[in-house]
Amino acid sequence: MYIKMATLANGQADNASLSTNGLGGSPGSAGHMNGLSHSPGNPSTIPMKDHDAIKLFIGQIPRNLDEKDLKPLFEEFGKIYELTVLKDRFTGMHKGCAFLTYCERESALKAQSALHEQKTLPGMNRPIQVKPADSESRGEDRKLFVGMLNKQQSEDDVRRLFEAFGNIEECTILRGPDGNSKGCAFVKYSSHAEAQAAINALHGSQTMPGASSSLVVKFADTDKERTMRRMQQMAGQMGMFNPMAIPFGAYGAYAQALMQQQAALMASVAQGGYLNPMAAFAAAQMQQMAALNMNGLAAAPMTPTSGNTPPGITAPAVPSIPSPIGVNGFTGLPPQANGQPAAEAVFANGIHPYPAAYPAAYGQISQAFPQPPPMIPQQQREGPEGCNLFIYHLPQEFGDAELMQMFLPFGNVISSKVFVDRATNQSKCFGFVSFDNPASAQTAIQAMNGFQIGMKRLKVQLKRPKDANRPY
DNA sequence: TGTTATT
Repeated sequence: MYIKMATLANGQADNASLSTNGLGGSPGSAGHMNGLSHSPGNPSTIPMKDHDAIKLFIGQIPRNLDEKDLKPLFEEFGKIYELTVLKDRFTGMHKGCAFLTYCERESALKAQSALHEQKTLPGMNRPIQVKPADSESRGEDRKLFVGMLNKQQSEDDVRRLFEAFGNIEECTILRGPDGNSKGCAFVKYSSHAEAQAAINALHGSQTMPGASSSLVVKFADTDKERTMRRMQQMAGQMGMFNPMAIPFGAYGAYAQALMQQQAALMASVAQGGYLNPMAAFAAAQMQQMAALNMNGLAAAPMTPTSGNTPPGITAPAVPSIPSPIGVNGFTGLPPQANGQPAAEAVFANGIHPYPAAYPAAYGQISQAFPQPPPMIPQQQREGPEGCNLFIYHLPQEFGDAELMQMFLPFGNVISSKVFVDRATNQSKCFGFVSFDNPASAQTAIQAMNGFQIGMKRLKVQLKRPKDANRPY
């Protein structure tokens, strides 16, 4: 349809551009009259555009070209109603693209077919883009996001994969600045039904060579979703991702509520005889401490905040978990900590290492929680070199949160990630923890490497840098 | 040994 219309429009272009100003292309007649019977004799000096005019997006424009430079290039396809180079809102910097509206729909179609991907402007390494602006598509319900592509696959490859399900209006591989595929693409069909058919047939249908999971085919993010995504990324960069790490910040009350909640959970679970992962861990920790005759001081990574605070309880000690978790009758407390008010075990980083250390948690947990701020999912973040740990032989039950809990006592954990098998959702029993400084990482290694949990001993090492290929 | 990426 597009091609046919464009062809017809081409034939009419001279005539049309001379004789009409949009009146011939009124909505009612546009469907079948396009290009065939522009009624002549309605000239106007006021710039007017067709009601069905198309706003075009023009991409890959050299940044040294402004509106007046671009005008001649596009004018040859028809009378221009509006041409605006996109500029950065704050810096005013040329963004390398523009919006262009012709007075007539036909001019836009003609320009698109003549120019889109057809030539490359000086200084650009990719061809010019001329296509209807996203704002024109009205609802992104025909556009698909395609993920888990092979990075070698081209636009044509993707087209071939999708063409059986409908008319593809647009197909774009997402690429980084270097031009390398990001392994995903957008495919836009003429209709929602076509897009849906492609999803039904292709999503999960195959796994591309080199991809870590099967093909993803879904509707592309809406503007709103895209905005949300951006906000999340920003929040992550600003370090707002983890309420536990900022107990005295804006979310202090919420963090504390979380801790109380968790403490309550642990208490009730312990009473029920089932050990949640943290309780199990705590039990194992105590057992180990007993075996090594640690008194909680030797490896203490952090110092008390004040002189009258009891000397550092070694990180993972959990003084006040109610105690069916004791192993072999060992109830848990190093001598120095035994009998001390647990709530005073505040560490240098301001974090109570374990929520169970809050006496307040027992008995008055049911008070209303403050309105929680929206929980922003933690994004994986690598710390600087020397701050990232690789941890192997984690208990099967450990998730990101438990992993973080386990390492929080050694410093500021900026990220924790347990790898999960995508098919089964089972932990692969290894993960990463990142601190914001190397000393915390070293302390954590000293304290936790070889640490026994159940039948296994944790392996805690610096994460292998990306370039180093050899295993340990 | 940081997996999935949204013009």
